Amino acid sequence: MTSTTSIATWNVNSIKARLPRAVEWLKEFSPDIVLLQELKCVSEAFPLMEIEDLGYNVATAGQKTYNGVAILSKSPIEVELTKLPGDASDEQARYIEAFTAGIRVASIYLPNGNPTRDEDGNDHEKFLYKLGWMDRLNTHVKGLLKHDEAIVLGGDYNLAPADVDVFDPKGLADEALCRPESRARFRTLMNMGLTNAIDVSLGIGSHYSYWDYQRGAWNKDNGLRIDHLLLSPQAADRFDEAGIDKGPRAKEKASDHTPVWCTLR
DNA sequence: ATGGTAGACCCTCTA
Repeated sequence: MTSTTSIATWNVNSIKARLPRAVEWLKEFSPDIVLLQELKCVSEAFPLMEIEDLGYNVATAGQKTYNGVAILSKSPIEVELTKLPGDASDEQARYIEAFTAGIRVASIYLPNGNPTRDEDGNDHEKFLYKLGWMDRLNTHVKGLLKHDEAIVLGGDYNLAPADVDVFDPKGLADEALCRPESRARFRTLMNMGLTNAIDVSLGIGSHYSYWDYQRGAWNKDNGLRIDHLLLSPQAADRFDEAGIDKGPRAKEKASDHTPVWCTLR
């Protein structure tokens, strides 16, 4: 019987390629709930036995080659949604929502959105897809918050909320992760009354969760904060602490993201 | 120096 529930989010960049890293981290940290992104495999190919052997129930929304999200929990999982509402034609596996351990959780893999411009200098379709997806997320979350329940919306938001969250704000100003149109939509989401767990525990600072594989970004600490755990008011009332576990990023065969976690009383 | 790395997978796309 534990007095707190620990929840982590981690973009693993292929669950199959990352399985040894994921298993060792789950054994060491043993979060009660884990939100995974970028499985890069169909649900049938998820390494179910290896994860279940660690004491987790598993719910997945997979896709071949790209995207794919999952929820792991030591408690039973009741899946609510396996895609974000608002566009029936959207085939990308970027959202799964469930009840577990008395909490509504979602694992979110928000579209990257780059490149932002096409060859004519107009908004690229990938950027417009990101903005549309964020609008859909905001609409959905607005409805969720009417339930007055503990909700944790975690994942790779592909969004750096402010310049302090980016190692080179000027150089990356035109990235979809930093563009004002993206940040405005994220602010709309936060202004619904959500709490960013890392803001509360670590305050304003360069608390990165992602470092590019290229140009020695990890060794130079050229990172971005784009992975977030957002809490509804009822979850924030139970907030205990949060952190970023940089350990997995330093290892061989690492994901380019590292886990972000929080605990609720 | 217009680069570089990683993963899936069939060769180029996504990040």
